[in-house]
Formats: sequence, structure tokens, C-alpha cells
Amino acid sequence: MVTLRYKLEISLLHNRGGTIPVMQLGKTYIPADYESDIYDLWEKNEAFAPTGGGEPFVMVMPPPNANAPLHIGHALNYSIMDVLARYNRAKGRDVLFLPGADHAGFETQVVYEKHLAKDGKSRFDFSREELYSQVWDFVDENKGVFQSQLRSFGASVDWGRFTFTLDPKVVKTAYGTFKKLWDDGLVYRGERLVNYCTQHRTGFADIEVVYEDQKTPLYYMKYGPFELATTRPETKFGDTAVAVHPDDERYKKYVGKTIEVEGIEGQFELRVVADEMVDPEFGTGVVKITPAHDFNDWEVAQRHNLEAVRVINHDGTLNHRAGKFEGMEVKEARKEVVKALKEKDLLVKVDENYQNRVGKCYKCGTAIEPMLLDQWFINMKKLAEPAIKTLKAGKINFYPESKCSETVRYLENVRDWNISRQIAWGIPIPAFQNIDDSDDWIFNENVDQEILEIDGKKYRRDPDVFDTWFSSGQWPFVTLDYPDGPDFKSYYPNTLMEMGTDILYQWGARMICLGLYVTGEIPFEDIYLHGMVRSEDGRKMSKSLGNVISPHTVIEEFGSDALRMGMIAGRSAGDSAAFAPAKVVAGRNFCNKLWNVARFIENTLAGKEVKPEAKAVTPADHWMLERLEKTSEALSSHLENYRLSEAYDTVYHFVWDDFADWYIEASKSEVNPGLLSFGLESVLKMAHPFAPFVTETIWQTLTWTGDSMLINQGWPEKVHFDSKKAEEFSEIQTIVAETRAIISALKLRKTKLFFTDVPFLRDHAELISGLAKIQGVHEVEDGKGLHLTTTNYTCWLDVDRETTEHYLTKLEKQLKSAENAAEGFKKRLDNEAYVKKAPKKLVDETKKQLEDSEQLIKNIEIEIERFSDHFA
RNA sequence: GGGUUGUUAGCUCAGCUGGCUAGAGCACCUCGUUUACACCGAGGGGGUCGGGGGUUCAAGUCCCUCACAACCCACCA
Repeated sequence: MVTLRYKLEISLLHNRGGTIPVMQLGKTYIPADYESDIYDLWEKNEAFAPTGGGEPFVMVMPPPNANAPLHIGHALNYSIMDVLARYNRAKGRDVLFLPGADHAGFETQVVYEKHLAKDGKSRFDFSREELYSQVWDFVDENKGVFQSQLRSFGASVDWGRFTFTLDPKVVKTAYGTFKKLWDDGLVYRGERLVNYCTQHRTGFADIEVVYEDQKTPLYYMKYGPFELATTRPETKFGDTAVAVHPDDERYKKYVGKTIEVEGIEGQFELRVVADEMVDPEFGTGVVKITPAHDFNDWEVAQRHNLEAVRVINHDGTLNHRAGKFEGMEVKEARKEVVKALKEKDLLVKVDENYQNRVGKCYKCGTAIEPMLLDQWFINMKKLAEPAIKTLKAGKINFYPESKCSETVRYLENVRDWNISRQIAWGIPIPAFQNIDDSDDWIFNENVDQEILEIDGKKYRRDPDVFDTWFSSGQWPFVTLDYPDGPDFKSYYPNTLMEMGTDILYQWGARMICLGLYVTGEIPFEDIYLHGMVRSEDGRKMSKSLGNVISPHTVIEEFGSDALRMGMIAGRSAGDSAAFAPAKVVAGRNFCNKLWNVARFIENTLAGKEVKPEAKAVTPADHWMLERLEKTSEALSSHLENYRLSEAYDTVYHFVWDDFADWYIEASKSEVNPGLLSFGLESVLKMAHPFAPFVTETIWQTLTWTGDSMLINQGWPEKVHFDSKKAEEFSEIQTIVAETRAIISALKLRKTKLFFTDVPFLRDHAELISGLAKIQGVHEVEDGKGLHLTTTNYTCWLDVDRETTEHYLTKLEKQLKSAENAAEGFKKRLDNEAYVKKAPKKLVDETKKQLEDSEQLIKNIEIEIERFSDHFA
């Protein structure tokens, strides 16, 4: 057992010259003084590992990029998860919160390429093997950064189960899945049109392409007997047909014919086909068909059996088909081709204002080239079927719910998934191609071999790697040692997956598909989606806009707990909201409030023998226990429904308003040491999921908690109290509140409250006078003054008439609002339908409210009358 | 073109299955140094819940419609 008490003691004793006892905490909580020690305390005592007892609560962390620092979105992600982990741990569930990191293939390689570029090098200077081992070292060097950040967030993850997506067990399972897909005929290799970035020289899945609206000149050119419009004149060397709409009368006579076209490079012949794809209204109603470089054209080509002719090389230059334009990059070639068309008088006009959507590489913004490539594709229709069924049956709970049908819609229209990537950093695809027979592919896991010899045949390894999402799509079970590990048996399916809405399709949907396919079970029961954390100005945070807020900076200034609460406060599932510094400040202040609550209690109890127990004596005691019980219940209900923001709000106001502003204030008049310490413990337990560091720090300073840690203290036990007694304190609050309001409105000083023969007031005189900050509550024979109206006890403030008159306006205002309220209640009760149809409980409540407000009106009226003669 | 979400106090946002006189944080105004806390305490101002219609005893909450905004999906050369 490592205990921190010693450390705290040392630092405090040091500050105070060695004479002050340990509970003398500084006035202000300074997070940086304690956070890392507290995290060490938890980690060294293995407080994060599952206990093995209780119903499992399993969350596998969305793995961040191993080489990149965490951003504010991660802070939100992991804060939400950690609140739930800590809450469920306290509730006695067997919590597994499993951390990991993603090799993030393409992302990471891009970062490494930038690194190389600094030395004037490029990835193409190295073999894929060399590059792989370099990136490995690079990532290895950087991965400490995000791990220490995760610790600074206070994430209570089980480090012993940390998983990296290139760990052997992940690779093994990924290969197993690939083999299964292969055997089931769900993965196929084929020459398809693939989204390709000529800058990074790799293909992408459809989903990874970002589209941008932009102005692209639309060129109208002469094309044999036609005039047609195109945005891509440079691909004309790959044209293998011209298409028109089947019903287009203008061109009917050409359909099926071969036409002669006079081009820049001389004459050539093309077929004219009729296809529904053509919109007769667009341009001239004639489209040139370039199957090798356009998705639409590719489909037309399939339907009409047209040849696909490649014109663009992988590096983005034109090939020999382009004649004198060979070697030019697409952009340049376009200019030159247009120029040549002009010279030959083939260009009719240019529409400069044409708007279209252009696919871009999400990393470098280079225009995506549809490229004809041999790649591995997963038949997603087949994988999606069971997923759609499962989702429609409501087997997975979505938060927010609307994302479920969105996912179904996505899966219903899903296209096959290209999983080949032409990069080095990733899991090598375990497939080998027969050198002599390009159609002969075999599955083999010996990827460290470039050439295999089997039965006298030579096979060459596919040089490509898997799309990162192929392995991370299996995250919920690869992390649990699928298929035979004990973790898989105990902790699958996961309870909750928490992730950003932005990757719902490329990650969430695929996890569901692959989870069902591989394990036959849903990967997780619940999925909670958080929105983006936008910048304060409401825009997206991005390096280029310079509006990125680093979690590190926030933690340094306000503390980890403050960041966490700032992220969670007022944020609902699925919605993107701006980062709100004010909420972080509020969180920081809340920590300080907790700190000072503890300071007060520790000072009050100093020197006493403390035995925390929920034993109520005074009305305030009963009232506090009632509030505690209600808060605990509300908190549980909110957290079990993943309403983090409301849960936080609940505990925040219990601590601040109920416990600090009322109960502690009341304790200054009458102390119940056992209950005060019990209250503090309960407050710490309930606040702990939201503010783990400050609550644990305080726990470590308590003299009576021994060597224990708050993190595994469990939830406050159920308490008993007397509602009637609690109600008495509410009455005291009412008296105090009105007294304070009058004092403030009339700017009174040194006021006294008088009463005649009211035992209740006699009993609580000291408490009331303490809470209301008045000079005393006294019993008198009789006297005059300003009567309180909100309480049924007769009492009055010692105020002279002159001063009181100013209060009349206020009273009249109150009368009006009370009358309005009463009228509302009356109207409701006069409504037969309401009395009949609304729940009885509600009707009774309304009756009581009406009574109360009528009493209030009477009181105010009496009070007004008492002074009206003065005005007359 | 299709879909989703949003429009609530000056700002950033909560408000779960319709049910107390609509909330929070920050900001604002007045008072206050009461030995836990000025990262504080007390009191207070501020919203006809985007517009319009409907269902209901009852609507910020459900339905329809309009306006505006954001995001996602889709094969417009």
C-alpha cells in the first residue's frame, strides 16, 4: 500500500514550519500540487483493474493515434468514459476500462513523411520494409506523450491491458478475420475504380474522401458531330465512347453508331451509346465516357461493355496515351489541352461559373483521381445485412437515438470496402500472388517472406497493407483476446462504446458489422456518441485557423478536474458545442468549493474523535440526509441513462447549495460531528466521478480514513431520516430567506426577529439568527414590526414604520404574483377535465399549492392592511 | 436531390417518458470583509422557449407548416 498522506504532510508541514496539523489545508486548492501524486497513488495500488466481482461494465477506449498528442476532443471522450468508469466502480460493478493506441496507418505515415521532408527525403527513397521499421521507432519514441496525457486526464484505465493495434494478438485476429472473409467469399480482389491520392500514392475507401464545392470551368468542345461539355478535357485520351440519353430526340440517330472525331492528336473513332445516366438538360446532353478515370463513366462502361483506357499514372502525370502531353501533371495538362483545343478551333466556349463537387484527399487536399487499381474489397452488403437487422431490432442502444436510424440508412446504401492501402505503415495483407498466374492468389500469414514457394509454384506477397479501420473495426474483441482468452469470455460484448459522431460510419458501423460477423454477437450494448468540441467562435478547431485549445494548457491553468467538468457541463449526446472557458472556470471553482468544505469540516472536527455515521439529531440533519438521498438517487438515474451533464448539475448544486450554503452554515450553530463527517464522505463519493483528483486529495487528508483510497470506497449507503423533521428545516429556510430578503430590500442593519409564545421559534432561535445573520430571535410579550408572510408562524422583524413603508411596494408586487399563481391553480382545479383526467397525485399537489398561495395572499394582505392606515 | 440536428436569458448551453410560477454557468445590478472559501456570501434584474397552425385538461416538450443555421449522405459530365 502506497499512501500519499505522508507526502501531503511533508509538503504542508514544510510550508507551515512543522507545527500545524495535517488538516490545515491551504486556502485555495492548487491542482498541480497534487494531481500527479494522486494518479500515482491509484496506479501503484492497481485501483483501475477490474475487481472480478459484480456485473461487468466494460468500455474499450477508442484508441488515439499512438504518435500524436491528444486534443480537446479526446478530453471530452475520455472524461465521459472515466466518469462512467468511476461511478460504476463505486456502484460495485466489475469495471473494465481498457486503454489502447492505434497505429493509424495512413495518418501516421503522413506525419512521418513530413518528418522526412525536413531532411529533404521522401518515403519513396526507402523500401516499404525500411520505412516500416523507421516509423515503428518514430511511433515508439512518441507514444509516451499521449500516455502521460491520458494520466493527466485522470483516466482510470487498466494499463495492464493496454493494447496497440500492431500487437501480435491484433494482427493474428485481423488475419483470422481476413481468412474467414476469404473462405466465405466475402473478400475479393478486383480491378476497380478506386479513390486515389496521387500525392500520397495510395487508394482510399469511398468514405474517406472529402468533397468540396468549387468553381470548375466547364469546357464546351467540338467532338465529332457533337458539342459536349466537360470539366476534364485532359482525360479525353482515355475516352472510349460518347453517351446520350436514350430518349433524346436530338441524338437518337447516332446511338449505336461509330463516329469520327477530329481531336488534337488527329482523328479517331468512338461508339455512341445511350444511357439513362445522361441528363439531357445538362450541357449539351452529350457526355464523353472515360471509364478509367470517372466513377459514372466506369458504370456506363460496365453496362455497355466498353474498354477502360488509363491515361493518368499513379504519380498524377499523363501517360503515353496523351501523346505530346505525356509526363505533364493533370493540372498543367488541362491548361495545355485547352490551349491546343483553342488552336485547333475545337473549343466552343467556357463556362467559368460552373460549380461542382470535387473529391479531395482529406489529408493534403489533392484532388482525388479515380484510378483503376487491383485491390482487396470486402463485400459490405453481406456484412451489413445482419447489422441492419440487429439495429432495427433495437439490440444496440444509441445515444442519441437518432443515430441508430442514420446508421441503418448508411448500411442500407453501403458500398464495398476497399481495404488495400499502398503504404508501408500497417498490417501487411497476408495474400500472395502466383508469379505465373496473376489470378491465382493464396492466403498465407508468412508476411515476412516476400516470395513463397509452394508445390513448385512461386508466389509474391501483396505489398499492400490493410486499411487501419480494418483492424480497429475489430477493436471490441481483439482487445479481449478473442476467441479463447478469459477476458473475451467475461467481458464481451462490451457494455458501452463511447466515440465521436464523426467516425460513426467508418468505425462504429464497421465494428457492428465485423463484430457480428466474427463473434456472432453485438460488439457493445450501448453506443454513446459525442459531438465535436468546436472552438469558442463556434468554428471547427483547426491548426490552420489557429483556434486550437490544448487540453494540456487548460489543465495547467485550471486543473484536470476543471477541464473534465468544463467538458461535461451542459453538453448533450451527439451535439457539437463550443468549448466554454466559463464552464471550466465553474469547474475550477467547484473544486475549490469542495476544498473549502473540507477545510471547514476538518477544522471543526479537529481534536475530536471522529466516527462518521448517518445519525440525524437536528432538523438540519434530517433535511441534509433527505437531500443526500434524493441527490444520490437522481445522480444514479442520470448516470445510468448517460445523462452526464444533468448528473454533474445535480451533484454540483447539492454540494454548493444544499451542503455548503445551508448545512454547513447550520453547523455553525449546532454541530453533529458524526453526521458532518459522514456528509463530507458522501459528498466526496458522489463528486468523485466528476472531480476525481480533488476529492481523492481531500480524502487523503482526512484523519479518520486510514490508508484507504476514495476511488474504491463505493457509493454512499442508503440513509434514514425523518421527513417531518426535514420539513421543519425547510420552514426554517423559509423564515431565513424572507428575513434576508427584507433586510436586503430595506437595507436594514442589526435587526431582530420577535415572536410571542411559538415553541418552534424558541427552539431554533439561535439557528435562525445565525443563518439570517440577524442580532437575535427573541420572545417578547408583544410588539410591532414587519410581519413575515411566507411562514405560518407569527413573527416580525423589529422595524419601524417609516422604514417599513418602503417595503409596501415590494409586498404589493409579491401579492400580485401570488394572486396570479393562485388564479392559475384555481383555473386548473375548476377545469373538470383536469381533475378527472390528470393523475390524482398531481391534482392533490395543485390543491395544496392553491391552499398555500391563498394563505400567502392572506398574510400579505394583512400585512399591507396594517400599514395602509399610515398611508391614508 | 435525400437525410439528421438545431433555433430557450447579453454569451455558451441544459430541460429525460407532455404536468409545480422555464433552469445552469458566465456576464450584469445592489449590499456585505459573518475566522471554510472574494475561485466567497446575501439579495436582485433579465426569456410571450424562431414564426404560424393543430392535438390535449395541460406543450419549450407531441403533430403539421414556414423561415433560418449546421452537419451528413448521393453518380451531375
